[in-house]
Amino acid sequence: MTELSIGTLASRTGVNIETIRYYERIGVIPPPPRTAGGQRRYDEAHLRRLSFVRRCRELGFPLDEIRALLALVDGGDYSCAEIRETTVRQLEAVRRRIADLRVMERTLDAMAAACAGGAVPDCPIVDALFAERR
Amino acid sequence: MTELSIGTLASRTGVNIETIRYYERIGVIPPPPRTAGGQRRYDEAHLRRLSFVRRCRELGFPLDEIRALLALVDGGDYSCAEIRETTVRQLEAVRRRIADLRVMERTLDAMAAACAGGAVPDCPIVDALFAERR
DNA sequence: GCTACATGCTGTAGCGACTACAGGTTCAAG
DNA sequence: CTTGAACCTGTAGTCGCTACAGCATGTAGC
Repeated sequence: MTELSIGTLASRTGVNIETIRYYERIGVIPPPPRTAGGQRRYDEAHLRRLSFVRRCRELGFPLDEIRALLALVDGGDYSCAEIRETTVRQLEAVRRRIADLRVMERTLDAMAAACAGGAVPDCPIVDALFAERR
Repeated sequence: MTELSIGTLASRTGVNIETIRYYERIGVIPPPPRTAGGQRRYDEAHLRRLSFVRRCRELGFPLDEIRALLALVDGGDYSCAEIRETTVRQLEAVRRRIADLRVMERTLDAMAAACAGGAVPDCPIVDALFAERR
């Protein structure tokens, strides 16, 4: 019987109010019942579901993957293997992004190291950026 | 006298045609001269500038940082220290993103490891995602 | 010179995942 | 009953592109 306003739900889940309405609009969370005046009222099930979405987002899952996960769970007949498959795919995506960023990191680090940072207008960083493609 | 069409510039720099026009529209590269019929014709200076932009993008610089870098270089009175400052800021941003992704990676890895991946509908990943916030 | 057709043009809309209003309504406390 | 915080809808903006639609132009072969 704990009825939550959208503001309370937002502070309990750490999800922005605007984002909650956005999730409802795109079908990630179901539309909750309304008061006579038209304001949204949530219950514990909504709270759990939104927390699930938030945790998935923190892990970098795109919203359509999250929708797919929720559909599996909602269906009730999901298998552990299906869930694991999505998770592993996401893990691989994260690792690819890390690898890309590490290349950037190394290059930037080398450029910064090459640069004395003096007041002279002759900068090795600019030279490197303007250099011919290898 | 080497006049390049937008298509040639695109293949020489690895930047998509649409993206080149977009860069022109938002002021990252200057509008080139046109043929009598209105088609864009580029020269070596455009090629160098666009390559510069591309390399910066590969290093993750946002376009407004790139615009700022170009403005410094265009001005001609830039100091190495200014360029270095932008580079170091970008390096820090990249490192923050890597750190965030590593947290995701560890969590996803632990979840995948906890999951046997069987056909049973009782999945530790789902449990973890639905668990109460710590 | 003429014909194909590849390439170019503008303008607009879409992506993902929100965020930020404007301009109005409702709820809850005192 | 009043006040003002919280809520409502709808739209537009963010970033960095990408993808059309519906034309116009450039160029190579004949």
